[in-house]
Amino acid sequence: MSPSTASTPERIVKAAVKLFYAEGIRAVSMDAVAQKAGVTKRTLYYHFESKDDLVAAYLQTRDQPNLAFFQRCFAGTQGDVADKVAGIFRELARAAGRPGWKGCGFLRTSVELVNMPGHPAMKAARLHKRRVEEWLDGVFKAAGISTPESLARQIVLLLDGSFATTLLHRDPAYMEDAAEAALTLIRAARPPAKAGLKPRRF
Amino acid sequence: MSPSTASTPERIVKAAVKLFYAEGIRAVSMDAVAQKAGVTKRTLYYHFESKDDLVAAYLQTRDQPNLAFFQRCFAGTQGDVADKVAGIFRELARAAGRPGWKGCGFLRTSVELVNMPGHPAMKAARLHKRRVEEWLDGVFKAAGISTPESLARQIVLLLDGSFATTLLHRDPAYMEDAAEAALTLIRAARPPAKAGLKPRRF
DNA sequence: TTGTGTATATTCACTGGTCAGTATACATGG
DNA sequence: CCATGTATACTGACCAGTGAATATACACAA
Repeated sequence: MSPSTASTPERIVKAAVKLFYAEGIRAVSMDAVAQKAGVTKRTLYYHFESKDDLVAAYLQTRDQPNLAFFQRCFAGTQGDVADKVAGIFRELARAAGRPGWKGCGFLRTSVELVNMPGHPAMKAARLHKRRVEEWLDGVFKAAGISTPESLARQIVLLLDGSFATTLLHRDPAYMEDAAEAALTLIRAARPPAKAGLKPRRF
Repeated sequence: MSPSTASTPERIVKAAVKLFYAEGIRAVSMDAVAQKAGVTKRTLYYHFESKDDLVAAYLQTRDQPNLAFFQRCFAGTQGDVADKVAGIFRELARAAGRPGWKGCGFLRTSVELVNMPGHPAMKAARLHKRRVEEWLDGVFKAAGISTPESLARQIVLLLDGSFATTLLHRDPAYMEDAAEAALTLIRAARPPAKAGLKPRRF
């Protein structure tokens, strides 16, 4: 775990993750990555075929941790499914207030590579978003909601929208609106439940 | 209106709009803009101080037409406010299916300039989104909805989310989910209306 | 009418810098 | 001696912005 034990490729990817997320793909040169990783550019090119390759590695590295973050927010919030999903947006609002926050790296990368739909990083971005959507779908299915796929897509729209809008205005308040919207949408999608006294807590 | 009568600055901005929207800011060189406008680069720099200047002009040019597009979709759809707003997403879905569609130029530009919050193009992007939000706010106020500002922000989130998600997956189906979500959110925000027989048509 | 000045508009050729990627050589361990 | 890995120094392309000169147009004086 200590930096000295990390292998060279690991250190390179770590440097790439930090720089690409903080400044964007095109804004970061391979020289900059090499320097941040404490390696020569030649060494970098020994371990990664091209910049595109490294960009793909950047997103692939972030896929699991980002999904895990959502899941942690969900699990860590009290209440029913709606509250728990709203909790994701509330945590996102907190994160968006912190200095280094720059929105969603997957979305931002996909914008920079918009004319390269076959780029491995684009595929990684689509895969990540689909994984989030599928996780939400599972959550809603488990909660007995009648239209889980559609609801999952609606929540994904709110997620991506709050990333984009919050990044533009640099105002986490939009995340709170997204939380409210999520609550409304999920409550509206309640199952034709056997009208219990209270919505079941999940 | 014929190309020959357009002034040189007009032709330059038109070329910039096409190229910047189609390929992004950083991907388009000033040489490319000059060539597309049928002008020397030196002429281009005679009329625009810098690339940043031209990028700002690009977004300022698109502000009014884009808003007008939303308003046209709204006005052109039958039904109550909810239906009319949903009509925007339906029209957007049609547009997203067309070949040259590349999402929202304001959002994409703001992503490319994420580390230059004071950039004039960033200001133009924020202004545009705020104008859309304020227009929606007015629409909801006029419809007697009780929480117009909050609802307007929620719809903006769905708009930006559907731009981002549809661009990533290149699948206009997400726009339809956004339309559904908008319907749900607006209907849920109904006024504590004096329970008329039918929701008033606006 | 003609000449001259001045502001606008345009051109060609160039600079200084950046960047992705490479040629070549050197080291080190099995 | 060969595979793996690292370093120095380079190439070729691109790109934002510029220098210097030129063309056009109109104003106004002789």
